[in-house]
Amino acid sequence: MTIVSFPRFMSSERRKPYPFDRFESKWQRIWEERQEFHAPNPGVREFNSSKAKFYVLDMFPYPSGAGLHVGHPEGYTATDIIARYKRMRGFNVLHPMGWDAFGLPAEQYAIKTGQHPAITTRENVAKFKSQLKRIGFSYDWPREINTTDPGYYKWTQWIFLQIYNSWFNPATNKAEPISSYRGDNPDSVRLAYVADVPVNWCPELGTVLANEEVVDGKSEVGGFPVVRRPMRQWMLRITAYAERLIDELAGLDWPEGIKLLQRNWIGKSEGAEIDFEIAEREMRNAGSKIRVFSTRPDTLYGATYMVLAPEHSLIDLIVTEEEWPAVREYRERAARKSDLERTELSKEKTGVFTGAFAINPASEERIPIWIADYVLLGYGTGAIMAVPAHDERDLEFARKFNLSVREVVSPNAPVSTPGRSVLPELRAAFTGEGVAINSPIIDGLASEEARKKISDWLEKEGKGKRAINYKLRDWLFSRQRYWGEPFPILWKNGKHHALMESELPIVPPELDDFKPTGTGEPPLAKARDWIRYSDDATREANTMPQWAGSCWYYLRFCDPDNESRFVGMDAEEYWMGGSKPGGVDLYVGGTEHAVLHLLYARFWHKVLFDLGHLSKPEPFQRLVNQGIILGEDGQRMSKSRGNVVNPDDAIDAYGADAFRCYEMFMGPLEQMKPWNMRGVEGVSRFLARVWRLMMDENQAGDWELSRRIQEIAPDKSQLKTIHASIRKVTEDIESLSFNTAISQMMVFVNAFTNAEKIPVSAVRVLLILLDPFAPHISSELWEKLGDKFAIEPAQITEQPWPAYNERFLIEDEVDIVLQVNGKVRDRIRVPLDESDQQLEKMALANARVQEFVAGKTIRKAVVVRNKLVNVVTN
RNA sequence: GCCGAUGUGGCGAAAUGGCAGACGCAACGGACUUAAAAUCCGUUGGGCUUAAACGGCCCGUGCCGGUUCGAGUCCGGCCAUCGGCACCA
Repeated sequence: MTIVSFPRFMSSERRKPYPFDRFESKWQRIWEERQEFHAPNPGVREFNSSKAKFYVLDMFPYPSGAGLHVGHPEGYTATDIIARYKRMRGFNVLHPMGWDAFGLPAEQYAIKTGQHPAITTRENVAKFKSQLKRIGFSYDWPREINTTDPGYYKWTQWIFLQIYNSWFNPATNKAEPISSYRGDNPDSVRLAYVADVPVNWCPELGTVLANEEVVDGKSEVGGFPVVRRPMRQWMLRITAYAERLIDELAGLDWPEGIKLLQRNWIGKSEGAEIDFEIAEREMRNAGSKIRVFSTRPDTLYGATYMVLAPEHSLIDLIVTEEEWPAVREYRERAARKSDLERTELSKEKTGVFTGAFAINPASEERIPIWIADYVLLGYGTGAIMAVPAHDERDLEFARKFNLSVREVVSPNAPVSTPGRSVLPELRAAFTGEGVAINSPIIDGLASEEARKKISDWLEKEGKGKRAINYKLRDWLFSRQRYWGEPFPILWKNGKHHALMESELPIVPPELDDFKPTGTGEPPLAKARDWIRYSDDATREANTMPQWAGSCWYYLRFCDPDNESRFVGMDAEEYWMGGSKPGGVDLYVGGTEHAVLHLLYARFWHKVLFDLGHLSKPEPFQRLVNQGIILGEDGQRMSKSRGNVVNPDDAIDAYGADAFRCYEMFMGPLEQMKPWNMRGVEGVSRFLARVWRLMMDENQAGDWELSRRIQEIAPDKSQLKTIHASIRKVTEDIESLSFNTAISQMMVFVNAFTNAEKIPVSAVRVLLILLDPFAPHISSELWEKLGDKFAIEPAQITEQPWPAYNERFLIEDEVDIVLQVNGKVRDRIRVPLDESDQQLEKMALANARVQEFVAGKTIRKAVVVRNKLVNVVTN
């Protein structure tokens, strides 16, 4: 038996559904050469001041070595559609891109390979940029910025100096130059200050981290353990803005979920600060009091013991002789615990008695003072009044250590037997609102009233005052790393001083060994010549965190080459202007930055606004979070799962336009959704149908404009398709419902696919509608169309967006649904705007309706004009 | 535990309180082709009825209940999945 083998004609080389490979890079080149998408600034000759501005921004990427993944272009495609659409609608559109290139991953990689992070960064940026260009995004590339560029970070350092040289004036509720501060120690109020604080120290990364960078006791980057350790660090006084950061969310068009996330992160609580005297006479004479914060001052009578955080400074003063050994041991154990251990062990309450007592200012009872790590030094005053009857944690602790429990809030209405105790039956703490009991001053009052009255009483007696507390901590702003912006700060005789603006940028020294020292000393300290500034001054060796550069990049995009100012005033006023509180009109990015970048950037923006450098109090007016794209297996993409989709593969096989359209066609932008390569193919088939609608392949295998395209008027049903599509696509783009916009264009194409003659006006509309989504094929077909049917202007990008006419959407006849008791029984076709009476009559006369109402009494008929008639029987 | 989002065919999804499943994927059938690919046309939620076709009936948007002439959509209660926060006094 002979096996004959034939040459395999259809090899693995897939036939392209349409020749996108012949024109996609061509158009990308044309756009680049023409600087098609460069928006001139006010003051430049080409600037058209008659147009309104639209600033549409992506969260600029961190250029990692892995290159672009399919999640990046999801948001980028959405903003690109908006940018192209807005240009066609006559806006001056600012649509920039840049690189957030300082940060830990590049440095970790550099340490591993020995390659300088600057080189890695340059390579990664080049790769990202070429990948983005392949997708045909209409970025204003002349405005490209890179946070590691000295021309950029010069101004990051300058902004730090503005923050350093200001203080927050509570009287005006805004930042002011430090020179306006009348106190004798300006360093105590600066918005940037140095403090010895317990910080999140990550031994593996050799640096401290912000609270926001620590997830479940581990570093967000790398997942290494983080421990608490007191260190001297630069802090930014973001807490001064806590109130405004909450309040001013109100005017922003952000998803409510993200606003809530920020509000919860800032964590505002209203209550009172209450002072408890220490019971021992000698301590009282020393004037020692324990101050606590409580959101429930109405439960003051129920405070049967107190708890201090293990690190609380008063502990040394109050612990009795016999309790010292136990206290010391407990404190040491607590200090050794990492944050991770502290949360993991949180199930079981622990603590020790100090031997000391305090006086409850309301009941004047002697109550014991304990130490426990369920009280945190970092929140409130680091001490609490424990009300076990009305706080679950306190109750758990009281039960474990057999401390007394007194009920002071009754969930029920006021009872006629005051002072009654239901202690024996108390199972769980009642934490809700109720009525005060066992509390002489406030008995019988509803909790809210009780809070008011007891607060008044405390203030009158000088035993406390109303207070507001925030979970938000000041922002730990220094890092012991090499790859970040150096601080523009000098140290002289143990004091910090700002460098002159004229000395900026402060460029980090060239270092061969940029590894973390592991001791907490920054790597820059190894550059002895650089550190030494003069005989009596040294440079600050810490660097800024990754977030610094991204806190203001959206401002630099307005005026990226300005050498005399961080952003020119005219440029800022124009691009960040408008009638809303926020400057950027649309900001699209992932939800992972909800409490990091988006909070930090708002903070910096407000400082710069207060100091008169900016025209708006908020940076981002409208925020949209794109959903995560999952792997084909429905799981999160990760290297270890091996389900990572590389955009290059999809673009190679189906082209950039299909890739863009698929990213948008998958589902709603904000939704999490799985990738499916078959879906890309489907969208690619749609684009091929568009292609073949207008192009025929001749004998020689070349594509030429189809003879079906003719200068004729569309018929009535075609007009309806055209205008319905204009309306739907327009509305859907405005509401970012790109998936349904594409569906409508598919409907459009399906409707024309088999037409013998196709009006040229119809395909013109289609191409314009399609252009924001699939700009390459639209440009190519528009050009081909222009060869035969010339139109001015010749560029599709210069075409105005089409308008729809309601008139073409109205039909002479409509289908009316006939229901009996809500169930569809028939449909009839009637003239438009038939009267209710007539519709009812026709419904009742209908055979199908009669069949179902036979033998029943007709109660009524609900008529919805041009829609339906529902006949109701009993 | 608390807060938030989401639950609709085999899959991605669509639906101002008014014909559930547009559009696409997959599958199946047909046309074209020597054949295949590509393309074009058609069928495709489940069940019942019918010799078959046409037709018809019933059920169906996580579960239970409510409002309404009418509920995927509004209200109340549950369940599940995902995300965030988590001893925050």
